Amino acid sequence: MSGKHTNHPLADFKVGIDNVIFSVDTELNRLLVLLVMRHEEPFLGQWSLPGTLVRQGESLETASYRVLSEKIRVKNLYVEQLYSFGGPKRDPREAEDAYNVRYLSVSYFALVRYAEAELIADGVSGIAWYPLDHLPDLAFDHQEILTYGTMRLRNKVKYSPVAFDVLPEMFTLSDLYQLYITILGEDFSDYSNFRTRLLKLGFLKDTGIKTSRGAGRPASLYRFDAEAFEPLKDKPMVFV
Amino acid sequence: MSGKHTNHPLADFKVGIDNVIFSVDTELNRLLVLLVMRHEEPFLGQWSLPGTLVRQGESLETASYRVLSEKIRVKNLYVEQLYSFGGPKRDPREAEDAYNVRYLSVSYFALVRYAEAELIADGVSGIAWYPLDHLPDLAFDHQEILTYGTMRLRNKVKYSPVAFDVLPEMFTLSDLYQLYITILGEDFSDYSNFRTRLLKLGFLKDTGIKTSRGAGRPASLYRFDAEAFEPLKDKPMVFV
DNA sequence: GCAAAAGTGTTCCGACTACACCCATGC
DNA sequence: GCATGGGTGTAGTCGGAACACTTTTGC
Repeated sequence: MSGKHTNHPLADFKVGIDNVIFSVDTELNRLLVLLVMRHEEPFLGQWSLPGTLVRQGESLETASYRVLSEKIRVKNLYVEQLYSFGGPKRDPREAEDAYNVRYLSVSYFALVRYAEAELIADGVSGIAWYPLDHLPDLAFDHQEILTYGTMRLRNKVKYSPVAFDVLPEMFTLSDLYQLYITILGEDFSDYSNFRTRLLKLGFLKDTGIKTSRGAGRPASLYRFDAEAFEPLKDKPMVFV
Repeated sequence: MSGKHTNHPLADFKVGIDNVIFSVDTELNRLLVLLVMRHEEPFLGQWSLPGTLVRQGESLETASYRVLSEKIRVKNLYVEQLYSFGGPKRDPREAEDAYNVRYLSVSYFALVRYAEAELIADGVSGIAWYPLDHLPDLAFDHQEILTYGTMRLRNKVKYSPVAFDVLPEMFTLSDLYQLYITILGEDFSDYSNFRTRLLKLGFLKDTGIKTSRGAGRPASLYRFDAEAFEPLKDKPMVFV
């Protein structure tokens, strides 16, 4: 950001943040993203990622958290910055705006637990979990942002224990297996090898509690043991 | 980026881009980053990452490329977006500025070949490669950005063939090995295993040309074969 | 010849694959 | 009983780690 004195005028920006908030419905094995209905122009009445414009004195992270907490109440939460989209013409307000202001969006990637995430319905506002394979048309370039977020999710899930931020606190090993299938698609390790590998890593604690879902032998509920994971944190690790 | 009508005033931004441009001196086995001397306030006379403010109608990528091409002439080039830093108080101009403008920096990560990169000395302007382990004080929060870039470099180098964007077009296998050592530190695979693994992957072509550097048996020069790598592109791969 | 650097080969062992098989439940 | 899903075991194979050894140069 040096910037020589030139006669090229600088662009003026408003900065927005957009959250790509993922969750998983363990019952139906569906990957979900949180969308909100827009109540103003542009794109009035269209679905979009929950976002906001950054206020004076507010950091990007704070802004991201502000929208998120306006929309849902969560107990656990994983957040990281995703990508910045800032090309000209990405927001129709640019054209309308007399001052020729640009709009840059810093996107954030978040994971929450479906069962624990309580949507805040503040009156009329549309807000809903949408399965990734049945999305409506999205406002702005939010489809692109979402695509980028999905890529990140698929990558993260392979090498870091983020799966446990979307699963309920206690889960069966087939819940975990199904989760990987819903995120990554059918073809990776078979169940019994997946199972053995994950257990050998040593950070899944068997609670002893059994759960029965219809027919079949009841499954043990496991819990992610953060302390046991701690020493492995920086080691490369493959969950797939 | 929805944004209800509130009485919270929005922040106005200038957007800058900052490039973290890495290279490697194969002779001396040093990891280098490109720095430029600032010729204006703030931080006049201090070293900083080469950056600029985004102009009207200009995309982020274009701005990033603009500064880069003002500073060096390169043949090859690897670029990707790194991270966005946009908190309040990260730029002293904020305080001085009557309009209370914020400065957000989108950083870009780039790799170039040292031998082929020709620095453009436009008169007085200080510009230099600095070894990562002998850095001067940097302007703004550029130290933080650089640290983030270094992290990215270390990660990328393990899983993607970016090493060949910093090495000369033809290189010996110990050049490659040394490169990994300078980037990652001493302790990974031993040379002979590293060698066998890399060759087995099949995208390193022996040119047949031998090169002798002082004592010892002359080494074969290899070349990265992009076509042979193509089919492996999306497969997970470990270079360490 | 000797040191230095490049390059090859070999042995060992752990991990991953692909199964076959056993267990506990609902109906 | 049998279907259904959970859970265990094993034999074969592949690949990495460690290290000994050979080759070709400079001096």
